[in-house]
Amino acid sequence: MPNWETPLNEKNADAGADRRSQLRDRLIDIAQETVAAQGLAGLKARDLAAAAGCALGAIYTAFHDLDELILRVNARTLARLEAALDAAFVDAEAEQALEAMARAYLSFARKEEPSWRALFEHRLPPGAPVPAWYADARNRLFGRLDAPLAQLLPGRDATARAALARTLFSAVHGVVALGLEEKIAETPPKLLDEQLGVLIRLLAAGLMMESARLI
Amino acid sequence: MPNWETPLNEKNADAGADRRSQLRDRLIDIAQETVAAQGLAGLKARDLAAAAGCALGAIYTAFHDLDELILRVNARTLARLEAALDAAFVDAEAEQALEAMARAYLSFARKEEPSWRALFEHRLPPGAPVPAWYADARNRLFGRLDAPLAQLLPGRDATARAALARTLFSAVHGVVALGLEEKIAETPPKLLDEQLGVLIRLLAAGLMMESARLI
DNA sequence: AATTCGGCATGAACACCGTTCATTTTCTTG
DNA sequence: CAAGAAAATGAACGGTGTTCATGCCGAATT
Repeated sequence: MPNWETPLNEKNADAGADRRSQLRDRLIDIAQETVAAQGLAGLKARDLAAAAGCALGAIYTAFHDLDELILRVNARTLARLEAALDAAFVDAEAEQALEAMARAYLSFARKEEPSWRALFEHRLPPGAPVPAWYADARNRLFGRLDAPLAQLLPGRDATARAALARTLFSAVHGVVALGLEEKIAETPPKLLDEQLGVLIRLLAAGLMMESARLI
Repeated sequence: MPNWETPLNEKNADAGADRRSQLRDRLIDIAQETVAAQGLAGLKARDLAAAAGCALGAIYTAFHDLDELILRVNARTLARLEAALDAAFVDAEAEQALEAMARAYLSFARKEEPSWRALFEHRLPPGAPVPAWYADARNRLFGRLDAPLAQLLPGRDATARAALARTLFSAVHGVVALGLEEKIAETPPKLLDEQLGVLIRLLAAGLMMESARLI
């Protein structure tokens, strides 16, 4: 039954681990597509096994939990989000770079809304610690804001910049998250674009003032 | 069996509707306590029925869904949040009023974290429209910011102020939400307090500039 | 006052979920 | 080639929200 693409010339030592890692990747691929199309709630163990052509129990030989699988899917979403932010990064004025990244964040959230929502909807069971590799991926996001902030506030040290980056990112996220919530007759796209512009303008003005104060 | 506090002198016409509304209130009370203690995930139909001393099916004579019950619980949380914001409202300088309300929001989220989280964690099934009474309660929240904004930006009309209020609220919400997420070794309370202060200072500075530009 | 009747509370049953584990199958190894 | 180890399998388990045939109770009628 598990006749999928038998690796003919693979009689090497640990073929089992290889097949397992193949299964892992395949499951992550399918789960990613499912989440992208139907959101976190659409991810069911039985459907996943059927789509992967493996047994239900096989999922649990590749992952300890569905939670672990979801974290892997979310890690890929984070990577795509990072790439989108990097692509939007313009090396020009700091304020323009910040605005470009904010708009890229909104654009990504719109284009991949179910996957993006999954980043924040998913909660692991109480008491379970967030894996370090996932927390790292999350924190890497904020780092994207560091360069523009360093340009705007040369006097600040790295830790202060990191905190500020987190704050600005959170503020933008809040506007995007509440703006995209219940899009039925709530915050039409154009208005949300404007709101984001207003936020950036206000924050940038505040940053300018801050920078002037410190010089 | 349903011997709970039989209303002796109530031989009025429609005693059935009265009993049903009593049950409704009781279920909301208990659900509210459960959500406050254990979060949305801790709300189970069977436990709820047991705690209310009614049959499992009785829940569905009082509410169509558990979703409907959750919306009622969330509406009460929104009311408490409104009260907390009103209590923090100081009639002094607009900037101080905005900061006081932002801090009140953070304080409420900390003090009633599971209930507050439930406001944003809960999603009703796709296609189900948000009841008008709930959307109203949500939008009333933003209205709390209108008075300070009117003071800061006298030139703006009401709809522009409403949009701005929503934006500012969303930004504060974002900082609070991401700040309280995974509090394990992440954003210690003092740092979060500072972050919120920074956000308010930046936004207020931007608003001052905006106001100066329009005069 | 006895009897019928309508409507509502009841909780066993249903459909579905994530997860487990005895069993079977497969592969490696002596 | 046989014997053993390792891994995949899917029926079964415990849990979820929701339903619905049943029986009960109270009100209306004769």
